[in-house]
Amino acid sequence: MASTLASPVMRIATWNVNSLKARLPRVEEWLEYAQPDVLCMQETKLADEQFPVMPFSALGYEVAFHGEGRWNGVAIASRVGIEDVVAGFSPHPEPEPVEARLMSATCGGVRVASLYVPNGRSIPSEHYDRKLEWLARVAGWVKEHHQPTDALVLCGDFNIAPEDRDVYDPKKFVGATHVSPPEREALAELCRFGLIDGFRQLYEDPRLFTWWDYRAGDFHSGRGMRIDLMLLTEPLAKQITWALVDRNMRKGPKDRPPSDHAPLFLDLDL
DNA sequence: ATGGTAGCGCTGCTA
Repeated sequence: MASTLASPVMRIATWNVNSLKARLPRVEEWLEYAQPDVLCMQETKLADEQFPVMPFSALGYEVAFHGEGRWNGVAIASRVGIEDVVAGFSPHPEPEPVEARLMSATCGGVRVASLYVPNGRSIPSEHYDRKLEWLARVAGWVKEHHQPTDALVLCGDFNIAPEDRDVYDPKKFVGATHVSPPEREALAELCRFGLIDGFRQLYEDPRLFTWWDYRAGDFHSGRGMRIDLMLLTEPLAKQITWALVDRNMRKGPKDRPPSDHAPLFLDLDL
């Protein structure tokens, strides 16, 4: 309803909240001061009937959510409308159960997807194989339903560090997931379609991380990875005016604990 | 080399 009076800038954000139930106070706090128009969330860890619609509504956001309960779960909150919501890869039933890792909707004229790529755990493993299969399915889904000239943005926790400058110490990741050539090739496939890493387009520096392990004081020691990405088609990427990882959200007291991911947002001058 | 923490939910799994 705000769309007719909206400023020409659209602020789109992505945040792996690591349980929306546990993180709701921080998400509300962040919406109030960061004022994103669209927020894609991952790892909500909520069944659909548990989703806290009211707190978002009170802040002026409509929500669409796709959860399964204990694990995974993605959602989109928007104050510029949310239409044509699709949970998963297709509006049609899947032949077998599929984890809740993808949903898409049109918000203020932009097709927005919220993705939570499987972690992969280790190499080799069945989990890693499933990660690569899921990424291949994403590429197929992008090509089947979209054109490079569309206004499309994929937001989410990709669980891939695109380059060595996106991890704190490449030597520590030899043979590990998140940096392997097949995973990075899956990202490259999306880029060949015409998607652009919006944050990296603005900032060239290494160590611009979005995730830090909870353990061993990794955040305060600067041991992180840049694995939360926003991939935009060229017409949108050309409109980016600035972008930020809000590391303040990675800090917090025990009674209002942080996610292990910080929110990432960018502004589009549409 | 290992373990370190957090969330869910109650035992161990996932990250």
